Amino acid sequence: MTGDADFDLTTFLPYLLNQAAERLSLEFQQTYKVKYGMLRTEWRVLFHLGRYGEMTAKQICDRAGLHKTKVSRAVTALEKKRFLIRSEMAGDRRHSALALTKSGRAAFEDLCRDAQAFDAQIRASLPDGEAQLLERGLMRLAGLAQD
Amino acid sequence: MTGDADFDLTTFLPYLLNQAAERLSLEFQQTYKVKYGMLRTEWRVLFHLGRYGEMTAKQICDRAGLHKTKVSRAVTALEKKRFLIRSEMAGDRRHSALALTKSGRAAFEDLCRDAQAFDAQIRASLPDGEAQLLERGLMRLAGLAQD
DNA sequence: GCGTATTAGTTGAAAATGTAACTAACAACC
DNA sequence: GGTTGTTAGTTACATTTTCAACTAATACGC
Repeated sequence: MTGDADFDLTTFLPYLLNQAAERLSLEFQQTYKVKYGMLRTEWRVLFHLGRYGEMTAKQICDRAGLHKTKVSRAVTALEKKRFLIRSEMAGDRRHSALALTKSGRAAFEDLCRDAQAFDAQIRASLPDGEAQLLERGLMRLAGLAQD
Repeated sequence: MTGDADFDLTTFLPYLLNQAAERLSLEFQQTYKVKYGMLRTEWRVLFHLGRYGEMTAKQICDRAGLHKTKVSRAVTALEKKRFLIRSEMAGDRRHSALALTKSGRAAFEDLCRDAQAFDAQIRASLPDGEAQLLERGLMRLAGLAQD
C-alpha cells in the first residue's frame, strides 16, 4: 500500500536520538532550573567556563556549537545572576574574557556533582558495557570523534 | 582546583545525546523544510499518519510523545497545506479522525525515501555493527524498549 | 592614512514553544 | 435529568529561539 510499511520511526536514528535526548535533558533540566533558575544555554555556558576556564564568547560558541546570539543572551543572564564577570582584553577590545565569580564557581561545582550523579545513574541503568559503546557511537555521530 | 577536572562534557550522556541529535536533526530538517516548508512537529505528525494510518490527535500525542498543543498546531498547519483532512467521528464529536490526502500521502512517501536514504547513510558511516548497538541503547534510553 | 572587509558581540522583530486557562462533548452518579 | 467530573482539542499569553540588521573594533590593501 504505502511501500514504506517496513520503515519504522523507531529505527530512524535522528528520531530515536531526539527522543532519548529530550527525555534525559528534560529530566536533568529540572536540577539547574529549580536550583538556579537557569536555562539550558546558561548551564552550558557555565559549564564551559567552569570546566575549561576563562574564555571569550566566541570560543564558547565554537566549542559548544552554539549560536552567538544564544551565548550573548546567556552571558547577560549569568552576569545578572552574578555568576560571571567580563573583563576587557587589552589589545583587542572587541571581545572580552569571561570568568566565573566565586558564586558562579560554587554553582558550577554543585551542578557538576548533580550531573555526575545523574550520568552515573543512567549508566547504571544500562547493561554492562553498553554505556561505553553508546558513548563511542554518539561521539562519532556528534562529530566529536577523533576520526 | 575545581575537583571536577575529570568530568568532561563529552562523556556526559545528556550532552552527547543532544549534540548528536541536534546535528542529525538539523541536517535532515533541511529536507522537509526546503521541499515542503514543514516544521519538525509537522513532519512527525505526517509521518505518524502515513506510517500508521488514520488516527486522532490524541493518539498521535501518545504515540509520538508530543504535547497536545504542538499536535493541534501541526494539524492545523498540515490542513492548511491540504496534506490532511479531519472527519468527525460519529458517536463522539469531541475528537476527529485525521487522514492524509492524496498530496499528503505523496509528500509522506517522498520524505520517507529521503529519510531512509539519510538513515542508511548515517549507518554506513559507522563501523560494522555499531548502528545496531546504538539503536538498542537509544531505545532503552528513550524509554521505547520492551523492558 | 583611507576605504573596504572581517570579526565579536548586541539588539529588535518574527517565529516557535510552553503553560495555563478555556470550550465543547461525553460519562457517571444520584 | 441535572450536577459533577473527565476527556479532546483550541486559544491566549509569556517565554525562548531564530534571523537579520546593526555597532564597534580590528585587519588588510594600496
